[in-house]
Amino acid sequence: MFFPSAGVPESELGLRERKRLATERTIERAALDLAQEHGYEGVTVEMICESAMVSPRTFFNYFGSKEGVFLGNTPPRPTPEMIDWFVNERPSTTLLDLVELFRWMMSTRNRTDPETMRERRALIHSTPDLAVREFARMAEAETELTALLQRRRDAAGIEGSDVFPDEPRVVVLLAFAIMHPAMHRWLENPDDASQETLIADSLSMIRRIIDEPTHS
Amino acid sequence: MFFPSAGVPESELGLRERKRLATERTIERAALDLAQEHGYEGVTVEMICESAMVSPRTFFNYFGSKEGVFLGNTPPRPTPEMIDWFVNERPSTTLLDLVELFRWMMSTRNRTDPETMRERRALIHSTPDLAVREFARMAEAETELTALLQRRRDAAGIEGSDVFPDEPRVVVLLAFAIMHPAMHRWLENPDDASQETLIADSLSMIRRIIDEPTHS
DNA sequence: GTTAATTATGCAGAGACTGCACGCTTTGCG
DNA sequence: CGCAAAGCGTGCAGTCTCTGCATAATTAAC
Repeated sequence: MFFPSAGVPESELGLRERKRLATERTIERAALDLAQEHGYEGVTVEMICESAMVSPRTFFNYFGSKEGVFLGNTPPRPTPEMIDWFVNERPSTTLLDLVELFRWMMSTRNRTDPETMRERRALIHSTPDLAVREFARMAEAETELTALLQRRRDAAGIEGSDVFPDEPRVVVLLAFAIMHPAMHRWLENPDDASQETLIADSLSMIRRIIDEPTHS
Repeated sequence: MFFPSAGVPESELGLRERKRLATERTIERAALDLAQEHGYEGVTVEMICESAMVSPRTFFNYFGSKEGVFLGNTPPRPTPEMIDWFVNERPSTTLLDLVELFRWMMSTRNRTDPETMRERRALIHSTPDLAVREFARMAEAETELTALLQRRRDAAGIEGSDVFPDEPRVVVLLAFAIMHPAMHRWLENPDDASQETLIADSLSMIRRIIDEPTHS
């Protein structure tokens, strides 16, 4: 299974697009630098704009909110073809497919360079306010995937749908639980092991936890 | 296992406390009514205050933020005794204890009457902005519980701590996945079955999903 | 009844964010 | 090249959430 990772090379972009990318990155850098110095709360949009030499209005045109510049632009939504593939072409064995889809949505985030990404993650995780927002984004993705699973289930005409009406959501939560340690370790040590291995480890760990003896 | 469910009966409260509760409820009602009419975005704090006949400053003294009045006050944190009990007195079998603790934190929310609670839930779920915040609260609870588990593990001196450094978080995610369908069904139909049964059902469903054949 | 703690309120102001209008740059096309 | 259309950057005015501070009123405690 292969999902494409991104679009047009930057070199063959129009002048307009290139300028846009440049100011976007300038603003991001200014924001990140200032936040590392003063903390998230200690930075105002005005400060960022002064440092990046753009007007506040322009800032909001680019990022929509103060948090936006720190969280990065929203991860790509699954394409219609992928949705179709996922809903119609697969057997009803859901969990690992979902993990796969999830992984794609998380990894193809954006075209920011790795160093900036790392700084950003550090900032987010050390700022409760931002961490909460990051989580909210995860929740959005979660909701979206839940809807997708529901559609697949409807398409396949699974029998017990009325007995376990919220099975899709649980599957998503589980997929998330599986992804979490794998992604975590992978971010810390990209060459440590293949993602497949990490996921397999994670899965066996979860099996062990679930099968733990249940002391009355 | 038994956790106390609430505090002092309202009748034997000082005048000051009773007044405070009264205005709190007045503001809540005003907010809820206005939001049902105009939607969350369509309501300003000023409108709520006018309707409840308090000053905006008082509103923020009570709820701290506009969302606060719609989400309800934060669920009670676990008491120090409970934390101690959880960290030190229990064997290392974690999952079901955690579910129990989780259930307590969710159920003892507040002393608002059920009808208001229902309206509030409806509003939250039909307002993306509020739904996100609700999720954020869950995330906070999750973080807190993760830290608790970590402490328990340190106290017990579990061996494989460095092999599975983020097992605590995964356990919390799993507990959450277990709680989710149970809580959902329980909110819809409180007398349908005991919470224990619901949780057992949920657990078996999760086992089934995890043990699903993994096609290639 | 006097003193101390709580509470309600007004006020001033910071800071995030939006709609609108205007001028400049890039683009596409003949 | 020249010209029109589209897109972009900007200033401005204004709304709204939220905070610190000072002050007056209320309740509690002795």
